Amino acid sequence: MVRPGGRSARVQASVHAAVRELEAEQGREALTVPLVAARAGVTPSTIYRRWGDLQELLSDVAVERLRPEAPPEDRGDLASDLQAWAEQFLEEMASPPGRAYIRDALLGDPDGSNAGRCSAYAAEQVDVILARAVDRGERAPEVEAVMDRVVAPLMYRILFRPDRLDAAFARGLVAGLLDSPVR
Amino acid sequence: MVRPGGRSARVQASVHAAVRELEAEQGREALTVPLVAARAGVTPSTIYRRWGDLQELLSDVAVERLRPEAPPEDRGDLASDLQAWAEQFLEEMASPPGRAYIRDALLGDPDGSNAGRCSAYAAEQVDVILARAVDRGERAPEVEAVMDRVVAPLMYRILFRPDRLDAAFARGLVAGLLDSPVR
DNA sequence: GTGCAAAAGCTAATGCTTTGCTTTAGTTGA
DNA sequence: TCAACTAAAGCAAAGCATTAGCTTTTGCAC
Repeated sequence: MVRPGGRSARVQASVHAAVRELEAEQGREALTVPLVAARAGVTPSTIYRRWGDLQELLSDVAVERLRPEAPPEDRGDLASDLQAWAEQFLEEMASPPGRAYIRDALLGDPDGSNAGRCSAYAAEQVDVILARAVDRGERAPEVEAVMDRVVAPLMYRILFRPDRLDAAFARGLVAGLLDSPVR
Repeated sequence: MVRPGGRSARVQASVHAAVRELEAEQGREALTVPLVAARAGVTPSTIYRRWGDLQELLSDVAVERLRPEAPPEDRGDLASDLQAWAEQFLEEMASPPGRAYIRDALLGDPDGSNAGRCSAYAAEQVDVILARAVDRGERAPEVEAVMDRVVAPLMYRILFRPDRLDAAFARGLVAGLLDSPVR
């Protein structure tokens, strides 16, 4: 039986908060389950039972931090919207903390559900941009096309080839997609 | 000072072998540093000092296993070569063991060098295919284009969206790239 | 308000990890 | 070839994360 309210929710909130605080204060490396438990006012066994281990807990917290806080900015046309979004996405994800969150999210994720959530966040944002373009009467590519041609190359490089990544590369991906005759 | 030969090399080899044997015998989850050390005929502190922790050791071993063993098959033309390679790449990487190796390689990789090596392996294979095509007089895209339009989308889905991945998707990516007027 | 069950607390035992010191063995130069 | 030097491995004890069994709390349903 799932118990979303009451003590369970309080414990979850205080543990997440403890992770964020300690991460900010002492850095990612210093985190341990007993340390987080002490800050959260909880016994370590509670964390082990609910999350399994430190990695799964960090994965949960990382996914929360990767959730976009606002819909993408409306700049008036599809190309501008997509380019601005791609640049911002790259900037956030390629930054040292962004990279750490992505790694953590993938890391403690036995069934892939957290990774799926990250991908869904990006798809949602893209979908908003594309829907706006369609409302304006613009021709717009499919969400999947944007995922394959913009999001995937950015994420691949962030994970596998940390060097030579800049805003121009993101713009080029968007331009390449929008220039394709077959959208 | 680096000492590539002698005892260091023997220890490295026997530790790697121990990881592979135990992984096959008892499964990935059962691995611990003391267990690997015992099998390798080494003290645990040796492993901790050389690799830091279990994850970094597994990352090293995983990269070895992701190294391609043979150059890609020559089927006579670029489209066939690339499609066959993409399908095989997907099959290997998306399989449960393949996914485990990718995760391990990314996971215990503080500086990103192991991830870079994985990416370089794929780029090398692609490069062989493209060079063969050029030799035949075919027009061929740049390696970077193949990485962005074929490898990246495959890897992105393997990592972030494990469902809905099949050979047809890989073929579609290759076809989409080769159909592009601007290569 | 009573009963049930999920989740948290507590505690002791286990064993992974770290660390300081010693020993082994590969490398260099006479 | 031998001796000095030093990187790397062995050893052992201390520290601490993790697990597991049991008890207690607390949310939920009747």
